[in-house]
Amino acid sequence: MAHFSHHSEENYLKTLFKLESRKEKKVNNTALAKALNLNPATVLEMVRKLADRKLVLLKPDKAIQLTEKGKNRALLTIRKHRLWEVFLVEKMNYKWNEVHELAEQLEHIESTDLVDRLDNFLGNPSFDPHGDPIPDKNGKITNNISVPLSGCTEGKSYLVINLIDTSDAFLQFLGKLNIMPGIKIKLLEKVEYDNSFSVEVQKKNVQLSEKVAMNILVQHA
Amino acid sequence: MAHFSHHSEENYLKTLFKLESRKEKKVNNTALAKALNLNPATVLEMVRKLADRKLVLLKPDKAIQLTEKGKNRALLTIRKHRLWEVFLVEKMNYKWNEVHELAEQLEHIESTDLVDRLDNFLGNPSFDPHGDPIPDKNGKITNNISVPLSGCTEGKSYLVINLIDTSDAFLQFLGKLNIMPGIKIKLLEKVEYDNSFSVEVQKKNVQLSEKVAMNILVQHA
DNA sequence: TATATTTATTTGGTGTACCAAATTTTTATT
DNA sequence: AATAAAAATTTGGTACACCAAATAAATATA
Repeated sequence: MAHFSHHSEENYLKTLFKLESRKEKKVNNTALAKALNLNPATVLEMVRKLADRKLVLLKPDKAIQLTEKGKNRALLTIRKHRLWEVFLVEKMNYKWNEVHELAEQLEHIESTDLVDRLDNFLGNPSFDPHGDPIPDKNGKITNNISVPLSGCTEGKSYLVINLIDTSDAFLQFLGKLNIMPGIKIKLLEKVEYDNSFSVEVQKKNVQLSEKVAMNILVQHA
Repeated sequence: MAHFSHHSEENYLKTLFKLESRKEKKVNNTALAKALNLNPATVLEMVRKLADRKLVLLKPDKAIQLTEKGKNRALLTIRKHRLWEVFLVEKMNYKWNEVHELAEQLEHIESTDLVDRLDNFLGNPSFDPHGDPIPDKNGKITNNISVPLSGCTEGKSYLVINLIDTSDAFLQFLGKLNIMPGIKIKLLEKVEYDNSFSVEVQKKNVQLSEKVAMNILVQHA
């Protein structure tokens, strides 16, 4: 009856897009397999199918590269995922850390029209509850707008852009931790029970309260 | 990675429930296969798996019967389907006749919690946009509340309960067609281009305008 | 009852997406 | 260059959900 080929296809493309975005180095079969938590043999087989469908290119140096078509598909999936996350948090009253699994399911609903309506219904948000940017219907990502560190994603690195609270007390406090615009911060963990933030600044781990994190504006680095 | 077994399982159970509700006669393999538009061999194989999982019983006379467990699962799926339909119509501004395909996808999202929140968000509706009742979280269906014939389902039979417009002209008009409380009506077709309704009343086919259909209150028969 | 028809069941196959284990190829290191 | 390590690839499987066609069993009809 129904075919779910698009389901796993979307997962591959989405993951590939994310790996390519980090562009630390070329994405090879091993990296993709590890990111998808699948056997390399499986991934190789699927990647070849994706190549047949003109969604990826298999470079001579074994790099796996999204084509334009593949990138668009990936962006659509990411758009769906992030919009559903906004829906779950804003309308269904879930907390930001509870929505990933559900969004993982909802992102595979097939209908660009529905996503566009959802986008509208939610007031065309630019960021999801984790602070990640939501591609618009053309796949364009509003990037580099600074957001509070408190809304950011665990495990990602950010560049401090600005501080909301500019009181002397606050600036001195941050100064002691070496946090200031231009400095790179990695968000290690959002601690549940006291809403505090574990971050890494210049090789050192420090703990920031929610109030502090809300006053630090950062960009994706 | 993900397993979609629940997907087809839910389709079988849902269809089985609907066939059993019509209880014209026992549901056999052929009937189920025809309803699902699948090969009888496929259906037999799957029904046996469902029996292993204690979701259906295979009676000695070859009848396929839902167990309590199976019925609950079917009702949950129907609940999900109908609530998503309400969502699509009320919040996403789709028309009632555009939502079936999408709801067919959304009904397979796995999370009873999400459905319950959705139910709440939508104001705990008792009927979907087609006029079909929505099971509550315990699987209970609010039945026998009369609804306008205009919101009913093609192919189903209804009992006329009441008339909204009680003007003489309307009653006389209906009288000529033998439509009155207590009479049984089968909704044959909702005609798209003029929003009229093809119905069968006492073996005769008649055409009702939308205005007329909106003024006839019926119950599921 | 014998025959025809319908329904159930079996058999052998398909495509998708996955895996483990063995092998080959590539890359790095000594 | 020789060897060790890592990555790519091949091979032979699995489970799920489907199908067409053949056969068996049950039911209906002449």
